[in-house]
Amino acid sequence: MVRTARFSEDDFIQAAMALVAEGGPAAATMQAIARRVGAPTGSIYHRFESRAAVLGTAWNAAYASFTRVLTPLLHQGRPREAALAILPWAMADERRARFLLLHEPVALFEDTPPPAPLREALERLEDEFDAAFRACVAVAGDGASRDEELARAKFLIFDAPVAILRPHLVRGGTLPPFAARMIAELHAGMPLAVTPAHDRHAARGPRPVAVA
Amino acid sequence: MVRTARFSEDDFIQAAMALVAEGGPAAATMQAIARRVGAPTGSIYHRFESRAAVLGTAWNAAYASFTRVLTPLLHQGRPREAALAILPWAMADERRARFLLLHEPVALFEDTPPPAPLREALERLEDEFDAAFRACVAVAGDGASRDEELARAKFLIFDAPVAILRPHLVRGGTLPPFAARMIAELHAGMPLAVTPAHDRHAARGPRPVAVA
DNA sequence: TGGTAATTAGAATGCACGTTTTAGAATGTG
DNA sequence: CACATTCTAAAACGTGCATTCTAATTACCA
Repeated sequence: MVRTARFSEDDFIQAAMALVAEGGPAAATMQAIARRVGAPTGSIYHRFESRAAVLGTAWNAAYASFTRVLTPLLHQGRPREAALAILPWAMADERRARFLLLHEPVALFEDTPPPAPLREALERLEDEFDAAFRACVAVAGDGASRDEELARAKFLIFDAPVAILRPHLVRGGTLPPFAARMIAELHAGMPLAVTPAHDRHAARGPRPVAVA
Repeated sequence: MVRTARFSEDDFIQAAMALVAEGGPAAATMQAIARRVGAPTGSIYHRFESRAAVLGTAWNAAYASFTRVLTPLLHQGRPREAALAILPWAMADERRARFLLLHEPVALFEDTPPPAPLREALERLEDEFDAAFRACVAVAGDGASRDEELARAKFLIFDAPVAILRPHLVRGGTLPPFAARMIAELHAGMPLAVTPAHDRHAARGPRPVAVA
Protein backbone atom coordinates (compact mmCIF):
# COMPACT_ATOMS: atom_id res chain seq x y z
CA MET A 1 0.00 0.00 0.00
CA VAL A 2 1.29 3.43 -0.82
CA ARG A 3 -1.45 5.78 0.20
CA THR A 4 -3.29 5.62 3.51
CA ALA A 5 -6.97 4.95 2.99
CA ARG A 6 -9.39 7.52 4.40
CA PHE A 7 -12.34 5.10 4.22
CA SER A 8 -12.31 1.51 5.38
CA GLU A 9 -14.28 -1.41 4.00
CA ASP A 10 -16.20 -1.45 7.25
CA ASP A 11 -17.23 2.19 6.86
CA PHE A 12 -19.16 1.29 3.75
CA ILE A 13 -20.66 -1.83 5.30
CA GLN A 14 -21.87 0.08 8.35
CA ALA A 15 -23.36 2.78 6.15
CA ALA A 16 -25.15 0.22 4.00
CA MET A 17 -26.56 -1.54 7.07
CA ALA A 18 -27.75 1.74 8.55
CA LEU A 19 -29.44 2.80 5.32
CA VAL A 20 -31.25 -0.50 4.88
CA ALA A 21 -32.24 -0.50 8.55
CA GLU A 22 -33.70 2.99 8.27
CA GLY A 23 -35.28 3.02 4.84
CA GLY A 24 -35.35 -0.48 3.40
CA PRO A 25 -33.15 -1.98 0.69
CA ALA A 26 -34.05 0.66 -1.87
CA ALA A 27 -32.59 3.38 0.32
CA ALA A 28 -29.12 1.83 0.17
CA THR A 29 -28.02 3.24 -3.16
CA MET A 30 -24.33 3.49 -3.90
CA GLN A 31 -24.54 7.27 -3.82
CA ALA A 32 -26.37 7.23 -0.47
CA ILE A 33 -23.74 4.90 1.01
CA ALA A 34 -20.95 7.11 -0.28
CA ARG A 35 -22.64 10.28 0.94
CA ARG A 36 -23.13 8.84 4.41
CA VAL A 37 -19.45 7.93 4.64
CA GLY A 38 -18.37 11.22 3.08
CA ALA A 39 -16.61 9.51 0.21
CA PRO A 40 -17.03 9.83 -3.55
CA THR A 41 -19.11 7.12 -5.17
CA GLY A 42 -16.22 5.62 -7.06
CA SER A 43 -14.26 4.86 -3.90
CA ILE A 44 -16.65 2.07 -3.00
CA TYR A 45 -15.55 0.22 -6.10
CA HIS A 46 -11.96 0.06 -4.87
CA ARG A 47 -13.14 -2.27 -2.10
CA PHE A 48 -16.27 -3.95 -3.50
CA GLU A 49 -16.93 -5.14 -6.99
CA SER A 50 -20.60 -4.19 -6.96
CA ARG A 51 -23.54 -3.07 -4.87
CA ALA A 52 -24.53 -6.71 -4.42
CA ALA A 53 -21.09 -7.34 -2.95
CA VAL A 54 -21.51 -4.53 -0.42
CA LEU A 55 -24.93 -5.75 0.69
CA GLY A 56 -23.83 -9.38 0.63
CA THR A 57 -20.79 -8.68 2.78
CA ALA A 58 -22.92 -6.70 5.22
CA TRP A 59 -25.48 -9.51 5.35
CA ASN A 60 -22.85 -12.19 5.96
CA ALA A 61 -21.24 -10.13 8.70
CA ALA A 62 -24.56 -9.59 10.48
CA TYR A 63 -25.56 -13.22 10.07
CA ALA A 64 -22.19 -14.46 11.33
CA SER A 65 -22.36 -12.20 14.36
CA PHE A 66 -25.82 -13.58 15.10
CA THR A 67 -24.97 -17.25 14.76
CA ARG A 68 -21.73 -16.80 16.72
CA VAL A 69 -23.94 -16.10 19.72
CA LEU A 70 -26.56 -18.81 19.15
CA THR A 71 -24.59 -21.75 17.81
CA PRO A 72 -22.51 -22.56 20.93
CA LEU A 73 -25.60 -22.51 23.13
CA LEU A 74 -27.39 -24.88 20.78
CA HIS A 75 -24.47 -27.28 20.81
CA GLN A 76 -24.57 -27.16 24.60
CA GLY A 77 -28.22 -28.22 24.50
CA ARG A 78 -29.51 -24.95 25.99
CA PRO A 79 -32.33 -23.83 23.68
CA ARG A 80 -33.89 -21.50 26.24
CA GLU A 81 -30.65 -19.59 26.74
CA ALA A 82 -30.16 -19.42 22.99
CA ALA A 83 -33.61 -17.90 22.53
CA LEU A 84 -33.00 -15.34 25.26
CA ALA A 85 -29.56 -14.46 23.90
CA ILE A 86 -31.20 -12.87 20.85
CA LEU A 87 -32.37 -9.91 22.92
CA PRO A 88 -28.97 -8.63 24.12
CA TRP A 89 -27.53 -9.36 20.68
CA ALA A 90 -30.18 -7.15 19.08
CA MET A 91 -29.80 -4.31 21.57
CA ALA A 92 -26.02 -4.30 21.24
CA ASP A 93 -26.43 -2.97 17.69
CA GLU A 94 -29.99 -2.07 16.81
CA ARG A 95 -29.21 -1.13 13.24
CA ARG A 96 -27.55 -4.43 12.56
CA ALA A 97 -30.51 -6.23 14.13
CA ARG A 98 -32.99 -4.28 12.01
CA PHE A 99 -30.92 -4.96 8.94
CA LEU A 100 -30.81 -8.71 9.55
CA LEU A 101 -34.21 -9.40 11.09
CA LEU A 102 -36.54 -6.91 9.45
CA HIS A 103 -35.79 -7.54 5.78
CA GLU A 104 -36.26 -10.69 3.78
CA PRO A 105 -33.04 -11.40 1.89
CA VAL A 106 -35.09 -11.85 -1.26
CA ALA A 107 -35.69 -8.10 -1.32
CA LEU A 108 -31.97 -7.46 -1.02
CA PHE A 109 -30.58 -10.01 -3.41
CA GLU A 110 -33.29 -10.92 -5.89
CA ASP A 111 -32.42 -8.57 -8.71
CA THR A 112 -28.65 -9.04 -8.58
CA PRO A 113 -27.27 -11.86 -6.45
CA PRO A 114 -23.95 -11.32 -4.63
CA PRO A 115 -20.78 -12.78 -6.17
CA ALA A 116 -20.24 -16.52 -5.76
CA PRO A 117 -17.73 -16.42 -2.87
CA LEU A 118 -20.17 -14.46 -0.74
CA ARG A 119 -23.05 -16.72 -1.64
CA GLU A 120 -20.99 -19.76 -0.73
CA ALA A 121 -19.88 -18.24 2.56
CA LEU A 122 -23.50 -17.52 3.45
CA GLU A 123 -24.49 -21.05 2.55
CA ARG A 124 -21.83 -22.39 4.89
CA LEU A 125 -23.10 -20.15 7.69
CA GLU A 126 -26.64 -21.33 7.11
CA ASP A 127 -25.56 -24.96 7.08
CA GLU A 128 -23.70 -24.53 10.36
CA PHE A 129 -26.70 -22.86 11.95
CA ASP A 130 -28.98 -25.61 10.71
CA ALA A 131 -26.59 -28.27 11.99
CA ALA A 132 -26.64 -26.63 15.41
CA PHE A 133 -30.42 -26.92 15.51
CA ARG A 134 -30.24 -30.56 14.49
CA ALA A 135 -27.65 -31.24 17.15
CA CYS A 136 -29.87 -29.65 19.78
CA VAL A 137 -33.20 -31.39 19.20
CA ALA A 138 -33.84 -34.94 20.31
CA VAL A 139 -33.92 -37.52 17.53
CA ALA A 140 -37.33 -39.11 17.81
CA GLY A 141 -39.21 -41.40 15.45
CA ASP A 142 -39.50 -41.21 11.68
CA GLY A 143 -38.76 -38.43 9.20
CA ALA A 144 -42.07 -36.62 9.57
CA SER A 145 -41.96 -36.30 13.33
CA ARG A 146 -38.31 -35.36 13.10
CA ASP A 147 -39.22 -32.52 10.74
CA GLU A 148 -41.81 -31.44 13.26
CA GLU A 149 -39.29 -31.42 16.11
CA LEU A 150 -36.90 -29.36 14.03
CA ALA A 151 -39.65 -26.92 13.08
CA ARG A 152 -40.61 -26.62 16.75
CA ALA A 153 -37.01 -25.91 17.70
CA LYS A 154 -36.57 -23.25 15.02
CA PHE A 155 -39.80 -21.61 16.07
CA LEU A 156 -39.01 -21.64 19.79
CA ILE A 157 -35.38 -20.58 19.45
CA PHE A 158 -35.41 -18.28 16.47
CA ASP A 159 -38.71 -17.24 14.91
CA ALA A 160 -40.75 -16.70 18.08
CA PRO A 161 -38.11 -14.62 19.88
CA VAL A 162 -37.66 -12.57 16.72
CA ALA A 163 -41.42 -12.12 16.50
CA ILE A 164 -41.45 -10.93 20.11
CA LEU A 165 -38.57 -8.60 19.38
CA ARG A 166 -39.86 -7.26 16.06
CA PRO A 167 -42.44 -4.69 17.22
CA HIS A 168 -39.82 -3.07 19.44
CA LEU A 169 -37.22 -3.21 16.70
CA VAL A 170 -39.63 -1.49 14.34
CA ARG A 171 -40.51 1.18 16.89
CA GLY A 172 -36.94 1.61 18.12
CA GLY A 173 -35.84 2.61 21.59
CA THR A 174 -35.40 0.43 24.65
CA LEU A 175 -36.70 -3.10 25.00
CA PRO A 176 -39.57 -3.54 27.50
CA PRO A 177 -38.77 -5.98 30.32
CA PHE A 178 -41.61 -8.32 29.39
CA ALA A 179 -39.91 -9.40 26.16
CA ALA A 180 -37.58 -11.72 28.07
CA ARG A 181 -40.48 -12.83 30.29
CA MET A 182 -42.52 -13.82 27.23
CA ILE A 183 -39.68 -15.90 25.82
CA ALA A 184 -39.18 -17.66 29.16
CA GLU A 185 -42.89 -18.32 29.48
CA LEU A 186 -43.01 -19.62 25.93
CA HIS A 187 -40.25 -22.14 26.61
CA ALA A 188 -41.91 -23.19 29.86
CA GLY A 189 -45.26 -23.75 28.19
CA MET A 190 -44.01 -25.42 25.02
CA PRO A 191 -41.02 -27.48 26.09
CA LEU A 192 -38.49 -28.87 23.63
CA ALA A 193 -37.03 -32.37 23.84
CA VAL A 194 -33.27 -31.89 23.92
CA THR A 195 -30.63 -34.32 22.67
CA PRO A 196 -28.78 -36.02 25.56
CA ALA A 197 -25.23 -34.72 25.87
CA HIS A 198 -23.51 -37.93 24.73
CA ASP A 199 -25.45 -37.98 21.43
CA ARG A 200 -24.87 -34.33 20.70
CA HIS A 201 -21.25 -34.73 19.68
CA ALA A 202 -22.16 -37.18 16.92
CA ALA A 203 -24.76 -34.80 15.48
CA ARG A 204 -22.46 -31.79 15.61
CA GLY A 205 -22.06 -29.99 12.30
CA PRO A 206 -18.85 -28.97 10.52
CA ARG A 207 -16.37 -26.77 12.36
CA PRO A 208 -17.00 -23.03 12.07
CA VAL A 209 -15.32 -21.46 9.08
CA ALA A 210 -14.00 -17.91 8.94
CA VAL A 211 -16.07 -15.62 6.76
CA ALA A 212 -15.07 -12.34 5.15
CA MET B 1 -68.58 4.17 -20.19
CA VAL B 2 -68.10 4.05 -23.90
CA ARG B 3 -65.43 1.52 -24.56
CA THR B 4 -65.23 -1.89 -22.86
CA ALA B 5 -62.03 -2.22 -20.89
CA ARG B 6 -59.77 -5.16 -21.67
CA PHE B 7 -57.93 -4.83 -18.36
CA SER B 8 -59.54 -4.37 -14.98
CA GLU B 9 -58.19 -2.56 -11.96
CA ASP B 10 -57.99 -5.91 -10.24
CA ASP B 11 -55.83 -7.36 -13.02
CA PHE B 12 -53.13 -4.86 -12.20
CA ILE B 13 -53.47 -5.37 -8.45
CA GLN B 14 -53.18 -9.13 -8.78
CA ALA B 15 -50.14 -8.78 -11.01
CA ALA B 16 -48.48 -6.39 -8.59
CA MET B 17 -49.13 -8.72 -5.66
CA ALA B 18 -47.75 -11.68 -7.54
CA LEU B 19 -44.61 -9.82 -8.56
CA VAL B 20 -43.89 -8.60 -5.03
CA ALA B 21 -44.64 -12.06 -3.64
CA GLU B 22 -42.21 -13.66 -6.07
CA GLY B 23 -39.38 -11.16 -6.27
CA GLY B 24 -39.78 -8.51 -3.62
CA PRO B 25 -40.96 -4.91 -4.02
CA ALA B 26 -38.27 -4.04 -6.55
CA ALA B 27 -39.62 -6.63 -8.96
CA ALA B 28 -42.97 -4.87 -9.20
CA THR B 29 -42.03 -2.27 -11.78
CA MET B 30 -44.77 -0.67 -13.82
CA GLN B 31 -43.45 -2.36 -16.94
CA ALA B 32 -43.37 -5.75 -15.21
CA ILE B 33 -46.93 -5.31 -13.99
CA ALA B 34 -48.07 -4.29 -17.48
CA ARG B 35 -46.17 -7.14 -19.14
CA ARG B 36 -47.72 -9.67 -16.78
CA VAL B 37 -51.21 -8.44 -17.55
CA GLY B 38 -50.46 -8.15 -21.26
CA ALA B 39 -51.20 -4.44 -21.34
CA PRO B 40 -49.13 -1.45 -22.37
CA THR B 41 -47.52 0.43 -19.52
CA GLY B 42 -49.61 3.53 -20.00
CA SER B 43 -52.87 1.67 -19.42
CA ILE B 44 -52.11 1.33 -15.73
CA TYR B 45 -52.29 5.11 -15.44
CA HIS B 46 -55.90 5.11 -16.58
CA ARG B 47 -56.81 3.36 -13.31
CA PHE B 48 -54.09 4.38 -10.87
CA GLU B 49 -52.40 7.71 -10.47
CA SER B 50 -49.01 6.24 -9.65
CA ARG B 51 -47.04 3.12 -8.78
CA ALA B 52 -47.52 3.92 -5.10
CA ALA B 53 -51.27 3.91 -5.67
CA VAL B 54 -51.12 0.44 -7.24
CA LEU B 55 -49.07 -1.01 -4.40
CA GLY B 56 -51.09 0.85 -1.78
CA THR B 57 -54.38 -0.42 -3.17
CA ALA B 58 -53.01 -3.95 -3.28
CA TRP B 59 -51.76 -3.66 0.29
CA ASN B 60 -55.06 -2.33 1.61
CA ALA B 61 -56.98 -5.08 -0.16
CA ALA B 62 -54.76 -7.80 1.30
CA TYR B 63 -54.84 -6.25 4.75
CA ALA B 64 -58.62 -5.85 4.68
CA SER B 65 -59.08 -9.45 3.60
CA PHE B 66 -56.89 -10.53 6.49
CA THR B 67 -58.57 -8.49 9.20
CA ARG B 68 -62.03 -9.43 7.91
CA VAL B 69 -61.23 -12.96 9.04
CA LEU B 70 -59.56 -12.14 12.37
CA THR B 71 -61.55 -9.19 13.71
CA PRO B 72 -64.90 -10.94 14.32
CA LEU B 73 -63.21 -13.77 16.18
CA LEU B 74 -61.38 -11.31 18.40
CA HIS B 75 -64.59 -9.49 19.21
CA GLN B 76 -66.10 -12.85 20.12
CA GLY B 77 -63.26 -13.42 22.60
CA ARG B 78 -61.85 -16.42 20.72
CA PRO B 79 -58.11 -15.72 20.37
CA ARG B 80 -57.18 -19.34 19.70
CA GLU B 81 -59.59 -19.58 16.78
CA ALA B 82 -58.34 -16.26 15.46
CA ALA B 83 -54.74 -17.51 15.52
CA LEU B 84 -55.68 -20.73 13.76
CA ALA B 85 -57.75 -18.88 11.15
CA ILE B 86 -54.57 -17.38 9.72
CA LEU B 87 -53.58 -20.71 8.19
CA PRO B 88 -56.60 -21.26 5.92
CA TRP B 89 -56.57 -17.57 5.03
CA ALA B 90 -52.95 -17.87 3.87
CA MET B 91 -53.50 -21.06 1.91
CA ALA B 92 -56.56 -19.66 0.16
CA ASP B 93 -54.28 -17.27 -1.72
CA GLU B 94 -50.59 -17.92 -1.16
CA ARG B 95 -49.43 -14.99 -3.24
CA ARG B 96 -51.57 -12.57 -1.29
CA ALA B 97 -50.26 -14.05 1.96
CA ARG B 98 -46.64 -13.76 0.84
CA PHE B 99 -47.31 -10.21 -0.30
CA LEU B 100 -48.78 -9.17 3.05
CA LEU B 101 -46.78 -11.22 5.53
CA LEU B 102 -43.32 -11.48 3.99
CA HIS B 103 -42.60 -7.84 3.26
CA GLU B 104 -42.28 -4.93 5.65
CA PRO B 105 -44.45 -2.08 4.33
CA VAL B 106 -41.47 0.25 4.82
CA ALA B 107 -39.80 -1.41 1.85
CA LEU B 108 -42.90 -0.87 -0.26
CA PHE B 109 -43.80 2.66 0.70
CA GLU B 110 -40.70 4.36 2.03
CA ASP B 111 -39.53 6.11 -1.14
CA THR B 112 -42.95 7.28 -2.33
CA PRO B 113 -45.90 6.99 0.05
CA PRO B 114 -49.34 6.16 -1.42
CA PRO B 115 -51.83 9.00 -1.96
CA ALA B 116 -53.58 10.33 1.12
CA PRO B 117 -56.93 8.52 0.71
CA LEU B 118 -55.17 5.17 0.63
CA ARG B 119 -53.01 6.04 3.63
CA GLU B 120 -56.07 7.08 5.58
CA ALA B 121 -57.97 3.94 4.64
CA LEU B 122 -55.03 1.84 5.83
CA GLU B 123 -54.87 3.76 9.08
CA ARG B 124 -58.55 3.05 9.66
CA LEU B 125 -57.98 -0.65 9.03
CA GLU B 126 -55.07 -0.71 11.45
CA ASP B 127 -57.07 1.10 14.11
CA GLU B 128 -59.92 -1.36 13.78
CA PHE B 129 -57.55 -4.29 14.05
CA ASP B 130 -55.91 -2.78 17.10
CA ALA B 131 -59.28 -2.09 18.68
CA ALA B 132 -60.23 -5.73 18.17
CA PHE B 133 -57.13 -6.83 20.08
CA ARG B 134 -57.92 -4.40 22.91
CA ALA B 135 -61.48 -5.66 23.05
CA CYS B 136 -60.26 -9.23 23.33
CA VAL B 137 -57.70 -9.03 26.14
CA ALA B 138 -58.71 -8.72 29.77
CA VAL B 139 -58.20 -5.30 31.31
CA ALA B 140 -55.90 -5.92 34.26
CA GLY B 141 -53.95 -3.50 36.42
CA ASP B 142 -52.02 -0.41 35.42
CA GLY B 143 -50.74 0.83 32.05
CA ALA B 144 -47.54 -1.21 32.00
CA SER B 145 -49.18 -4.57 32.65
CA ARG B 146 -51.87 -3.63 30.19
CA ASP B 147 -49.24 -3.03 27.54
CA GLU B 148 -47.79 -6.41 28.37
CA GLU B 149 -51.16 -8.13 28.02
CA LEU B 150 -51.69 -6.46 24.66
CA ALA B 151 -48.21 -7.46 23.49
CA ARG B 152 -48.88 -11.03 24.60
CA ALA B 153 -52.14 -11.07 22.67
CA LYS B 154 -50.58 -9.71 19.50
CA PHE B 155 -47.80 -12.24 19.74
CA LEU B 156 -50.08 -15.20 20.40
CA ILE B 157 -52.72 -14.27 17.83
CA PHE B 158 -50.73 -12.63 15.07
CA ASP B 159 -46.93 -12.70 15.21
CA ALA B 160 -46.41 -16.25 16.44
CA PRO B 161 -48.80 -17.87 13.97
CA VAL B 162 -47.21 -15.84 11.19
CA ALA B 163 -43.76 -16.96 12.38
CA ILE B 164 -44.95 -20.56 12.29
CA LEU B 165 -46.39 -20.01 8.84
CA ARG B 166 -43.45 -18.06 7.41
CA PRO B 167 -40.99 -20.88 6.59
CA HIS B 168 -43.68 -22.68 4.63
CA LEU B 169 -44.76 -19.49 2.93
CA VAL B 170 -41.17 -18.85 1.88
CA ARG B 171 -40.72 -22.38 0.60
CA GLY B 172 -44.16 -22.58 -0.99
CA GLY B 173 -46.29 -25.67 -1.44
CA THR B 174 -48.64 -27.30 1.04
CA LEU B 175 -48.76 -26.57 4.74
CA PRO B 176 -47.55 -29.39 7.01
CA PRO B 177 -50.18 -30.59 9.49
CA PHE B 178 -48.06 -29.69 12.48
CA ALA B 179 -48.42 -25.96 11.86
CA ALA B 180 -51.92 -25.97 13.35
CA ARG B 181 -50.74 -28.28 16.14
CA MET B 182 -47.99 -25.86 17.08
CA ILE B 183 -50.42 -22.95 17.28
CA ALA B 184 -52.82 -24.97 19.43
CA GLU B 185 -49.99 -26.06 21.72
CA LEU B 186 -48.74 -22.51 21.97
CA HIS B 187 -52.13 -21.27 23.12
CA ALA B 188 -52.45 -24.13 25.59
CA GLY B 189 -49.03 -23.45 27.10
CA MET B 190 -49.24 -19.68 27.18
CA PRO B 191 -52.86 -18.87 27.92
CA LEU B 192 -54.35 -15.44 27.40
CA ALA B 193 -56.73 -13.77 29.83
CA VAL B 194 -59.83 -12.94 27.80
CA THR B 195 -62.25 -10.10 28.43
CA PRO B 196 -65.56 -11.38 29.86
CA ALA B 197 -68.35 -11.12 27.29
CA HIS B 198 -70.30 -8.37 29.05
CA ASP B 199 -67.23 -6.08 29.07
CA ARG B 200 -66.33 -6.72 25.48
CA HIS B 201 -69.10 -4.62 24.03
CA ALA B 202 -67.88 -1.52 25.82
CA ALA B 203 -64.32 -1.99 24.54
CA ARG B 204 -65.43 -2.66 21.00
CA GLY B 205 -63.84 -0.42 18.39
CA PRO B 206 -65.52 1.64 15.67
CA ARG B 207 -67.73 -0.14 13.17
CA PRO B 208 -65.93 -1.57 10.14
CA VAL B 209 -65.64 0.91 7.30
CA ALA B 210 -65.68 -0.02 3.62
CA VAL B 211 -62.30 0.37 1.96
CA ALA B 212 -61.51 0.79 -1.73
C1' DT C 1 14.13 13.38 -4.75
C1' DG C 2 11.55 11.32 -8.31
C1' DG C 3 9.04 7.05 -9.36
C1' DT C 4 5.06 4.17 -8.49
C1' DA C 5 1.04 2.00 -6.93
C1' DA C 6 -2.98 2.83 -4.18
C1' DT C 7 -6.31 5.81 -3.32
C1' DT C 8 -9.38 9.96 -3.60
C1' DA C 9 -12.15 12.78 -6.41
C1' DG C 10 -15.82 13.69 -9.28
C1' DA C 11 -17.50 13.77 -13.74
C1' DA C 12 -19.31 10.77 -17.54
C1' DT C 13 -21.91 6.84 -19.40
C1' DG C 14 -25.51 3.91 -20.22
C1' DC C 15 -29.49 1.81 -18.75
C1' DA C 16 -33.97 0.98 -16.46
C1' DC C 17 -37.52 3.01 -14.47
C1' DG C 18 -41.88 6.01 -13.53
C1' DT C 19 -44.47 8.96 -15.89
C1' DT C 20 -46.27 11.64 -19.89
C1' DT C 21 -47.59 12.22 -24.42
C1' DT C 22 -49.54 11.33 -28.75
C1' DA C 23 -52.27 8.66 -31.73
C1' DG C 24 -55.72 5.55 -32.79
C1' DA C 25 -59.49 2.19 -31.79
C1' DA C 26 -63.86 0.99 -29.68
C1' DT C 27 -68.65 1.82 -28.02
C1' DG C 28 -72.79 4.00 -26.22
C1' DT C 29 -75.78 8.20 -27.38
C1' DG C 30 -78.46 11.53 -30.24
C1' DC D 1 -74.12 7.80 -38.83
C1' DA D 2 -71.19 11.24 -36.37
C1' DC D 3 -69.85 12.66 -31.89
C1' DA D 4 -67.93 12.38 -27.23
C1' DT D 5 -65.71 9.66 -24.23
C1' DT D 6 -62.97 5.93 -22.54
C1' DC D 7 -59.85 3.06 -23.43
C1' DT D 8 -55.60 0.65 -25.85
C1' DA D 9 -51.20 1.17 -27.79
C1' DA D 10 -46.60 2.39 -28.08
C1' DA D 11 -43.23 5.58 -28.25
C1' DA D 12 -40.85 9.39 -25.82
C1' DC D 13 -39.06 12.01 -21.82
C1' DG D 14 -36.60 12.98 -17.74
C1' DT D 15 -34.55 11.21 -13.68
C1' DG D 16 -31.79 8.48 -10.78
C1' DC D 17 -29.28 4.70 -10.56
C1' DA D 18 -24.94 1.36 -10.85
C1' DT D 19 -20.91 1.40 -12.88
C1' DT D 20 -16.81 3.19 -15.38
C1' DC D 21 -13.44 6.53 -16.57
C1' DT D 22 -9.92 10.10 -16.19
C1' DA D 23 -7.27 12.95 -13.46
C1' DA D 24 -5.33 14.45 -9.35
C1' DT D 25 -3.40 13.28 -4.80
C1' DT D 26 -0.76 10.74 -1.39
C1' DA D 27 2.97 8.18 0.82
C1' DC D 28 6.37 4.88 0.61
C1' DC D 29 10.88 3.41 -1.58
C1' DA D 30 14.93 3.27 -4.31
